[in-house]
Amino acid sequence: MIHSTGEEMLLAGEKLELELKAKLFRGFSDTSRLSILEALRDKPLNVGEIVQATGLSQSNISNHLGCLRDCGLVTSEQEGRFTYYRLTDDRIDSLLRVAEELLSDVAKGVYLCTRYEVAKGDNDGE
Amino acid sequence: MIHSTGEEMLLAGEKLELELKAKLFRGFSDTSRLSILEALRDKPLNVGEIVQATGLSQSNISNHLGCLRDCGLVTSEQEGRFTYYRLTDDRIDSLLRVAEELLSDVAKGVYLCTRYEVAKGDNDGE
DNA sequence: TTATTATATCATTGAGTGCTGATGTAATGA
DNA sequence: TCATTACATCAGCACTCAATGATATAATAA
Repeated sequence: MIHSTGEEMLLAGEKLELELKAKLFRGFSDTSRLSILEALRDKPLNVGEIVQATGLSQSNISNHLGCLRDCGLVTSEQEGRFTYYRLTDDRIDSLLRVAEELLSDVAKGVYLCTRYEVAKGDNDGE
Repeated sequence: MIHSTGEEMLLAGEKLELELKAKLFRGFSDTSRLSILEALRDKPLNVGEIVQATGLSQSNISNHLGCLRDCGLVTSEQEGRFTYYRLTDDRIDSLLRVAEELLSDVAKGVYLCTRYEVAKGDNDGE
């Protein structure tokens, strides 16, 4: 069987959507980006405030913010010499909420998963 | 200001939850794993059927399935010499659905985001 | 038993990517 | 003007991790 029905092969559009979806999730799959998004759930913040909230370095945050902005997850707005960032869409909050619900049940499995270690962040050291 | 109020520092539990959440999203952030999860949305499949559905190699799929199982996103069940995999929770489907909705609006941004290229999968070649 | 099918595991390799430190730039204040 | 603040950008390093190919295991068939 070399080609069979073709039913199971992905169409070009489906493949593209798959890649977009993976890229979207990748925005949430890093502790630094995730902590930025979490910080912005409450209210818009400027970069300095995000530094305060996360404990990450300024350049690191700027890099991640650039990615999150490119990916359409956050938008920026100049105010004097401050740049305020906010989540672009309420469904980002929804996504995080569903993830939290899911996590509350499969947390044990995720906790035990050692195949892909999460990068050890410096989020509580100073 | 060296320590300030402490209000903005993450508690240990919050940090752990952050890492778990990032790890959860990481399960969805790879095109191979995502296509496996997508294939399982309809119905349980054995490994051979997943190979058919995704076009990925057997060892690659087995590796990803091991990760997804460890992370609690899929469960396996032996039937003779076949191993059937299924999604563990309906909220995985919900998460994918919310992501699709979100994507339909921010797709342009995600598409243009070139900071983190998604791994080019061999999903339509043979 | 031996052969075959179905799946899992492992080492290796190569590409991706997060973090830092330095520098650039733009806005405000003195 | 010069200094300072707020943020962005970039190069380089170190680490992670996805994919492959080979091998191992387990179940069935002959």
